[in-house]
Amino acid sequence: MRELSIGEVAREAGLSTSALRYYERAGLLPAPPRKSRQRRYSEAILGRIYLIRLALEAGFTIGETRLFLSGFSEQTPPAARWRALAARKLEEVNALMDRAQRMKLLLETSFQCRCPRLEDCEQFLRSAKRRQAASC
Amino acid sequence: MRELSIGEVAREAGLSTSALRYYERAGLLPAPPRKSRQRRYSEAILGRIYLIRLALEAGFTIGETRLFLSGFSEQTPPAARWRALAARKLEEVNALMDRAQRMKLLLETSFQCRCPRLEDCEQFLRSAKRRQAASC
DNA sequence: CTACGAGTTAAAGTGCGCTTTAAGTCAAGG
DNA sequence: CCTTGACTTAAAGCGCACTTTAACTCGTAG
Repeated sequence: MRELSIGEVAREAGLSTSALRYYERAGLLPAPPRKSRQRRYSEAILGRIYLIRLALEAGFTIGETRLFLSGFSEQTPPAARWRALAARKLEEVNALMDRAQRMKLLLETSFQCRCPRLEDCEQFLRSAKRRQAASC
Repeated sequence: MRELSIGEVAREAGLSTSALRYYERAGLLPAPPRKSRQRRYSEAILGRIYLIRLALEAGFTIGETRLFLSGFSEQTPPAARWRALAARKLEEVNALMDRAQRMKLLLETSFQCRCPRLEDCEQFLRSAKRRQAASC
């Protein structure tokens, strides 16, 4: 397997080198072996980075992503913690989708509004409140 | 109409007084008249605050929310800018929903995975990639 | 030998949406 | 008169996910 420098990994993964070092410090990436102080990665690291980006872009924090990864690289106790996190996070993601939905509605309804001040637009406030009630 | 102190407004709106002052500095709230240096709001401010929270909770930044509000309290030029913002923001919100969807899938698929390392789970990576392709 | 480019570190900086702090102002009540 | 409590300000602090900076260590090419 080809050995990659941090710059090569960064290029392939579409990240900056500083982000990779940051992930390492944060415990998301293993500290790879060095050749005269410089990190040498195996190509396998790209899979892990892909997973990290997937989690981060999906809205996980660094700490949650660490747990997410550890939930699968260790055996029993992390898996349980991971399940707890996943369940909690699933609720969060539902809230996020509600929010996005509300925002969409906000945008679309306001597009139709011709009132001088939106806060006086009955139609708008009605639909905003309807949505909010549904999500609370 | 009843006059409200900043503390009363905060209580009614469910915000902190510091947040209200912050909104004022940020141009989201008008600077209200003072009675011996202290802000006196009319109840009408609550409608505006409701609108601000709606926008912020929906994911608008402070600057976007300012534009959102000004798009309706002024006449012609802000409305046009607001429409541009709204269109752009609608794309963002679609991306957000995709992200939330991916995250949901991430959580649900990983629940089923029994692999020691998730990054080696073919099934997981396949479904993650399928989703990603759909959104990119 | 020198210069270059890529890598290294610890520490400080960034932007956002607030919060906290420190030091002061003011009206009402005892 | 003095205290209490709600308000005022400017400025600093916070958490997150990084980025930037400054000073350095290498291996390689000319």
